[in-house]
Amino acid sequence: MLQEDFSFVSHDCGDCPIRHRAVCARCETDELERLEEIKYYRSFEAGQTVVWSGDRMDFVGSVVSGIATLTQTMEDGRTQMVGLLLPSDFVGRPGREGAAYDVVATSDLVMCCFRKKPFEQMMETTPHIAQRLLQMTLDELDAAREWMLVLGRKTAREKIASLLAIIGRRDASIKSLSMQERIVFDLPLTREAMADYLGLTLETVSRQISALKREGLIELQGKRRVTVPDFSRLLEEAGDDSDGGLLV
Amino acid sequence: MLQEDFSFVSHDCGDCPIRHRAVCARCETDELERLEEIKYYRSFEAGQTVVWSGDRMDFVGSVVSGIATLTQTMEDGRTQMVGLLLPSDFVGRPGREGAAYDVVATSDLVMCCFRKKPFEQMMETTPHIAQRLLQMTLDELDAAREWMLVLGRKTAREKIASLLAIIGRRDASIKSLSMQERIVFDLPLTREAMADYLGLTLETVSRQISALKREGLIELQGKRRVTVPDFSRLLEEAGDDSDGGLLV
DNA sequence: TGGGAGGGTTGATCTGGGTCAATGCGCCGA
DNA sequence: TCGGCGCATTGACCCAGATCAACCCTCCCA
Repeated sequence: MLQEDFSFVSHDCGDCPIRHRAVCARCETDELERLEEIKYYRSFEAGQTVVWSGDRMDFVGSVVSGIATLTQTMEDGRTQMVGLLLPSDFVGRPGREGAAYDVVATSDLVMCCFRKKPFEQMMETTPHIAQRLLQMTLDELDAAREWMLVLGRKTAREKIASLLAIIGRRDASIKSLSMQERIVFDLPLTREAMADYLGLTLETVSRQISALKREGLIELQGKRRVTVPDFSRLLEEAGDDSDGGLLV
Repeated sequence: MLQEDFSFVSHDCGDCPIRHRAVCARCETDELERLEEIKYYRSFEAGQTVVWSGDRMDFVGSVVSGIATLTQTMEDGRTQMVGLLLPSDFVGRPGREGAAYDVVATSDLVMCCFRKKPFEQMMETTPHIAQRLLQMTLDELDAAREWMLVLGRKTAREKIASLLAIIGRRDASIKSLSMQERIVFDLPLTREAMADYLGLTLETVSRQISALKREGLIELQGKRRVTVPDFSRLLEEAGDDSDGGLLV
């Protein structure tokens, strides 16, 4: 039970299938027990807003199940997604008052939260928590900057391929997938959400997905289930030299 | 002397004209002395590369004077700037082996560096350093995400206005400038570098700057010196509701 | 059992910004 | 004093992706 609830805290720093571990608490120590005291769960329905940008946010936590998005909106309604939260991802800004972005549940969502004040106090007394959070934040910064390249310089086709690659990689048991393997996964986002992520319109997203399908780079079962017969070919389309940016 | 060399470490956490302080070492304590032992300076000429992406980077540090840029490059040569380093900004990734981006001196540059290993050791023994770095990294993450909105959703005109606003705000004694004030500053970037930052071509940058000038939103003395007669009007053009994103 | 809402696709047309190319303007070194 | 080089501007043209609009599918509920 502990293990599952604290998926983001309960793993040692070694090799771990869960990408974001907020705190390496060296499982089973009394730190975990202290966390137990200040934790609680929150559930959201698809479409519900977790916090609005600027709102006071008095917790930190992690996604247990479901998907949430971080978005920014201009007053005229243009929106840009700036992050995607998948299970085990951390949310929250220790030391900050308000939320910086709208956090919206894209599917039904369960979060495991910790009250911020006591969590911050724990940070003071347990130095490796701050160090762990620093590592995680550096990961997110890398992902955000990787995304800046996507947004600023890639074509629509490359953007779509990049997004599929990221979701596919992350979904399909991240580690050690051989690049030529056949990969199947579900898109956790509507075409519109994908467009908001990629700085495109939903029509362009739809057209480009159709094009990739027509050319055999991907196959579709229904609207959401995607099969990638040759992952390395997809990476080429993404213009990705690196092994692909992690996405927050 | 200490004060100046350690501009990024030597200020208390209170109100401070220097935006990025890596460490609040509560001036004059022995922590500063320990930093003194592991510090050294490096100078670079305009155009020189500080580190290449992927290279081993065995130091952290801060910019003393001059400007540097963080850029990512695709194999076909397309480049995207992902950060701008101005005096007092921190560079480096404690706990990471390699550099994640190319760091290039845009002007003559002096950096105050600390050897990474001992710096990391200090982090372990001095908890508030990690906490300070976490705050800084959160700032950079905010800036990066703000920039994602600029790259993904703003028009060329808005992008230029956003960049001018950010540089102007930061240059012209950041704090408490009344928004209607007349502001003068120098662009630290060529048109091409601006284009790389904004995800545009240099021709578009040039045209949009000319347009803003034609319409009286800005005045130019030479190519680089910019006068903004009414800052709030510039912010409007930037489509900026917020008080404007900080730029890393 | 039917209609309507939410998501998705596709077509026709328009346009912002990219591309290519010529020209201008200091500044520096011979 | 004259190139020449690096940076910037401007013009002409083009195209990727936005916009506007029609239509499809499927699930749900009256």
